[in-house]
Amino acid sequence: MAAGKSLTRAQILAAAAAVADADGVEAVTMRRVGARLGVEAMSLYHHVRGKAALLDGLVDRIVAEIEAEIRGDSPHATPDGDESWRDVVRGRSLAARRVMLAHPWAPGVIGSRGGVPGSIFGLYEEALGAMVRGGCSYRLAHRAMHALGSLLLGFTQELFSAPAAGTTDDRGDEASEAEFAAMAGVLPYTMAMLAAETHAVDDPTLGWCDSQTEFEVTLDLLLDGIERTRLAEATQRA
Amino acid sequence: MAAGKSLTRAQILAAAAAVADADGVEAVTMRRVGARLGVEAMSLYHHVRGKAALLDGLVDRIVAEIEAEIRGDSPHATPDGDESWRDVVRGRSLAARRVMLAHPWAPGVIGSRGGVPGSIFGLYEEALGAMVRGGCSYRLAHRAMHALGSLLLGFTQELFSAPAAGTTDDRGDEASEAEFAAMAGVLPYTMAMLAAETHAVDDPTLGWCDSQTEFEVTLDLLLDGIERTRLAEATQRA
DNA sequence: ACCTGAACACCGTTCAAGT
DNA sequence: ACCTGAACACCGTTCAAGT
Repeated sequence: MAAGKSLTRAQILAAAAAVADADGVEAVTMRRVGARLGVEAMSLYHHVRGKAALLDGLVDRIVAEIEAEIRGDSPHATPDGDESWRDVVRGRSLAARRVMLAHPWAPGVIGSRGGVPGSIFGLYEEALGAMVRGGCSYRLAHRAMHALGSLLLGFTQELFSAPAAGTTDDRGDEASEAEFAAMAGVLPYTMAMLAAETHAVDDPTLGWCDSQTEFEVTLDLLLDGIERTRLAEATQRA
Repeated sequence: MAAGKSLTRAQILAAAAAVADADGVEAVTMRRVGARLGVEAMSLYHHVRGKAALLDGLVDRIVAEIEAEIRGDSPHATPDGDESWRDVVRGRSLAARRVMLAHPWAPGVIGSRGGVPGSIFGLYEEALGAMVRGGCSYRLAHRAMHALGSLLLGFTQELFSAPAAGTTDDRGDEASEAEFAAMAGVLPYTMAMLAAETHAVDDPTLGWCDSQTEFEVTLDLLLDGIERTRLAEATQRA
């Protein structure tokens, strides 16, 4: 680096993504990312807590890219237009897939972080809103998020398994009321789903997603569809 | 290590799996695996080509464990009994999931290897056989493998994307005829599916799986099921 | 044949030091 | 405040050497 303003967190994440695109995740190294910016590895530590934080940032970048991809699909539309919930959800799933294909390392690093990135709740919120306005119950919408999450990332990705641990562990549980209110403003459907689904479960704090049940529901959804196709093929042959 | 026979590849893989179970994949280190066996890191290289081969071996171990789990489900039964294709496929999917949950690092390392492990074709073969005997077309059975693979591992896992590169790159293409015949003996349904599905596609050698199409088919299978559930809920309310 | 120690080129990260 | 160089404890892997 010679002229130019000083290093930036966004620059660092962009450089890391470029390294991953070019040479794979295993090439994303503090020294290598620094080199790409003409800077010593240690300089990165002034803008990023460490390698783990850098990878978290990479995940957030992917989420942002999916959001941009969605805007690109229908620049002026908001999901509360005349689109069916199905078109909204389908379009978003395909957009997510496009971004993943452009960055084949993305599913791996998303899976490697533990917990859902907090930045992803905006995407859920929009899909959720479209489904609920389209006549789906919160239970069904919830189910759909699990099913689509499994399709994109594999069932390993435990959706909703506590929002990434870090929002609430600063102070005690006192602050969570204010945070809850704040989230309700930004993520109304998500909060409503939480409220609707939580009280039906024994332990409301954690594990309110029974992932075994969700897995079997998705599995049966697929098996139902396959069996239906088989029957259609059979009657068509007859 | 003191008395006892000399080091074994199986022992090394078992130790590596134990390290991963206890401390995560990132702890699977030549030095650490060696230490668990009371042996220097360099000793491992006499039984394993390197770290990459060790991880490949770990994947094969997982596949073997899934097979064992399936045998545990119904010790004496072979899939050509009176079970429906659906029960066979469902049971196998749940068995695979159980093993993955027991080794949370498994999906990550499977995804990190590029290509499907050759050892997995036995599992496909049994599921495929049950489906075809149960009245499914090869196309539908093929589709089902993609859908279930996505559920278990995420769409990233490109099923059937050339059997792991290593079976055929020893010699030229001459040997592949003999190998093909050998595989037809062991994997009749798999080979039949390949034959049935291949000629319908432009490029028969590679990419005969159009993964974009497969993704959309699975996506629509899920969306169909969700919409059907929504309608059922709606009429039930009325 | 199998195992070892020293060595090399890399990691992430700390810390005292520079500007 | 931001960047740096040296240093530390780790990696995977090579190689010459032991038995």
